Amino acid sequence: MEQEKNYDFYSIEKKWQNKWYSEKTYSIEDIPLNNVNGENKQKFYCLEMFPYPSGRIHMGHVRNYSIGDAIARYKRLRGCYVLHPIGFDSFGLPAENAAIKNNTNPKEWTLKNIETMEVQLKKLGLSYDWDRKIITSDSSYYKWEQLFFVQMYKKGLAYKKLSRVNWCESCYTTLANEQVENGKCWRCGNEITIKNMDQWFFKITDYAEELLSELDNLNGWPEKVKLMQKNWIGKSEGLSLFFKIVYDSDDKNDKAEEKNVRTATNKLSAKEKNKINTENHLASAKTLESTEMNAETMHLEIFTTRPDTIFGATYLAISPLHPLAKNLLKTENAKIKTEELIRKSLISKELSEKEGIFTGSYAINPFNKQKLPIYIANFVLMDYGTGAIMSVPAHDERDFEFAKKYNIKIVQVIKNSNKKTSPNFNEDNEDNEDDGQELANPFLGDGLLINSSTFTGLTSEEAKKAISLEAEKRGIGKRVINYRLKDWGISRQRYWGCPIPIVYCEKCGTVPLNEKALPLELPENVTFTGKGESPLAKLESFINTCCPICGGKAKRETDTMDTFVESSWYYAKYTTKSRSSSFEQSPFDKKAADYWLPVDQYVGGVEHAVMHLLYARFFIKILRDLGYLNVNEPFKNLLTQGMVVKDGSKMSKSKGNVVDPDDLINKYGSDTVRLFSLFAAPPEKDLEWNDKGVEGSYRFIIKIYKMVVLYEHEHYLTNIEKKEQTKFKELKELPLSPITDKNFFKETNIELKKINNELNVIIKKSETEMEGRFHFNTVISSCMELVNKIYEYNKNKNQNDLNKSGAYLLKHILNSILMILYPFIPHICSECFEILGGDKNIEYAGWPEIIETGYKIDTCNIAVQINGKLRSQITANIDSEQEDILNLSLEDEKIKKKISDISSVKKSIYVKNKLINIII
RNA sequence: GCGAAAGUGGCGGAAUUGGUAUACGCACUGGACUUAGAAUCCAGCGGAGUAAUCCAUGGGGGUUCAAGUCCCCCCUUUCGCACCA
Repeated sequence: MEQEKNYDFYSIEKKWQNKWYSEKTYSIEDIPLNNVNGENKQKFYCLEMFPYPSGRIHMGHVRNYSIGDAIARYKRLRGCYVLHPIGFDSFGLPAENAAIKNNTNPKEWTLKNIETMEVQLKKLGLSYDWDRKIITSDSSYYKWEQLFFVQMYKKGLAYKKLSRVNWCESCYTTLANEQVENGKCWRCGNEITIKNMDQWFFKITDYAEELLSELDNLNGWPEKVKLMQKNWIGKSEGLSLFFKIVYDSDDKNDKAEEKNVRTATNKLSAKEKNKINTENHLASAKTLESTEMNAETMHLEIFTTRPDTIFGATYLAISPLHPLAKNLLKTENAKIKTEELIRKSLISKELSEKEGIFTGSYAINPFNKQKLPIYIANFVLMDYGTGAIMSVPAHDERDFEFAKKYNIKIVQVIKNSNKKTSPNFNEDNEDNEDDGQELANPFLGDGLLINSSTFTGLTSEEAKKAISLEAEKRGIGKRVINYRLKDWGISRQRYWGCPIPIVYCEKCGTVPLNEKALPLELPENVTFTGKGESPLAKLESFINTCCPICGGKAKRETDTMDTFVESSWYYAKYTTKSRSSSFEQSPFDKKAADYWLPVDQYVGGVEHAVMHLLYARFFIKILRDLGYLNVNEPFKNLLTQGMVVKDGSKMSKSKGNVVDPDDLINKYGSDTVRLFSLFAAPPEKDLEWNDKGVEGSYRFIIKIYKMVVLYEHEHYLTNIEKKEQTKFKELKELPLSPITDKNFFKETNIELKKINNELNVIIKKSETEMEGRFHFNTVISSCMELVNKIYEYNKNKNQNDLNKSGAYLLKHILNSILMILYPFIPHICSECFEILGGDKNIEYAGWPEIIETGYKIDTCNIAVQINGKLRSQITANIDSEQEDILNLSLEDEKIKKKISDISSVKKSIYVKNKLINIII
């Protein structure tokens, strides 16, 4: 008998999975028919980051999807209408690399992997609506992406430009800035080099301000991720300022010059100028040829966030790639050195030491008319601000370091207004304010202006404003906002990605495909060499085409899109069932998208904190502005889970510490694997994998199963009298809804009532955990405690405890534990729920309700401290007054030893029902 | 260098609001069952001490009747950014 009742996870899990998938338990309609059935369910969109189909699922997936599934299942128990979809992010390099290595077809390789992983995911028993599956490499998906591209192109949100881009020599493709980590490729770790290439960009910078300011509204996001995005966007406010360049024998009238600048600034916005600068240098940087002299070349535009330090500027520094570099260089020697700096900065962005060259030219500080030397300096970035800076060594670390190295004057113009609050303040400087003696360290903080003409005496803050206004008034500067964020470079010189729907016509130039002509299918008859350019670039049948406008000869764009584009909008696609896609005019039903979005809970790894999560936020704004939906942010709440590690480091083949989920599922069943991955650590922390720990989770599941079977065994299978059997049959038919009649529990065993009281605490605690803190490990451990107590009870109980109300209460407790644990271990809980006579699937049973049995604990344990140290514990009536507790404490043996005389008690502090601290 | 988070038994971790630190699990030790092992069950398990007690939440100060929790300084680790003017 006992043998037959062993926990057969294989059959149990198979049974329930078959039921779920054949009955489509988790498939839902796009928009619920609210109120039709008298229901008015709240919607809940639960989403985990979809996987790249690399071949097999790994522990990271198991953890990610166990977390998401726990939330989705919990929300269903609470009566929500839950959208919980899954798909595959199936464009990407591994497919292509596999093609090169094993001579396979990327599409076949990918589809085979998807098939395998789908089986694996189903084996985990995840509650997905598989009817909504997305495969991004399918043209039914990417055709919409091409449509977005065309529409973005028409609005100027997608554009092509020649630019310095990050190139990975191992992946043979370019990378976006976000995809470069410490100068290395985010995928393969190869050193990045810089190339000049024609590239497609998405104008994410147009949305910089919105992307930044909306972060404040994302209350459900971890602060850490918001901060990372904020830093990445890198907003800074400052002044762009023109310095007149003094070429040979240059002595023009200043007033006339300012007029000249004013016309120049009016003609071009700072942004446009920026663009010109960037493009110019690319065309000419290598040759160092001078450009023609005009208002543009007569002035140097710099950007500073510290206009208040203008009087302390002692030199200007420009990037080696600055378009004016060649105009400014006076000697052959300087030109040669500059060529060297250019060469270096084109190879890598890494910088070992600050290097610079004096150009031989000077510029005039518009505020004090001082002649400042212009340097070419390798630490000045061409692609930030204007590529030129005013250097104030007294108040900037980098300028200071450079000035020291090249013996340039250092002039202090800010002094500390409050010595104590600024740690940077250098005592020695105080007396030397006026004699220009050099500082030992730059003073970086805000303070009071000195040596600054009419601005002397102002605070930094006042001076920033006053000096900026003055510059604007004189037409020599403009207050500007700069962002660190660059436009998103989406061109990839690879095959396995979404083709960019653009052709280049000899007559009409760059032309987007007609929207009706989409999709532009990725050709399949390609050969992979793994060398040089993309296979598409060599495929004549693909390249040669006709112009959509004039019908003449044209060539196709051969770059494909960054695969982060697909993952930027998939969550929106899920909102509409794919069955309607055959006749759809739009990627998704606007009503459905507006109903479901934003995603209520998004779960995924922190590694996507800037890349994917920023792109997705950008893209939903694009979709909004293209009229596809009416939502501002894609993800309302975000949970970033930690990595799964083993022996202290990330699982990897090279370290040989990989654990295959399949092996574990075969050995213990998926409930065990899921339980351990939720129990071993709170979700946001790294999870240390421990094979022995898994066995502990397995034991716990067996314990639950046995407990339920034992209950059944006692009530139906033992040789109790027939009369008794009928009695318990009645019991089986008792409603699940709680019995409110407290008289019913009059005869109930007190231990059971105690357990019920504890259950009630756990129900409440679980609710708060499941609603946002997500520390599943504590919910599970509470249940373990309760299960242990039930075992304890079972061990000690006697025959009389098996009365009707006791049996009912025990059943209620068991059912409640099953419901609380169901989101984590759905198979075994479904099975046990059925064994206990649940007439519906547990997913429709709702959340456990609290039963008051009329039993209230009337005593409590009070900790007794003397001078803050725990000395004893006493049992007292609940809600006792301080005086009673004090007296009771003084009667305690241990306390008596310490306090013989009540008069020595100075005072006592009492925390009701918890603790008393006696001060002597 | 800048920014952020974290540091609790042999290990993963609990203590959500300042109120009995070490819940729960793993490992370990002893015992029962067994020819033996596995499994299971029972008992123990922060350190020192026979005990009374004392010491323990990275280290040092502080606030408080009371600090893992709050404040200041320092150390270590992890993550992010790295010349962004």
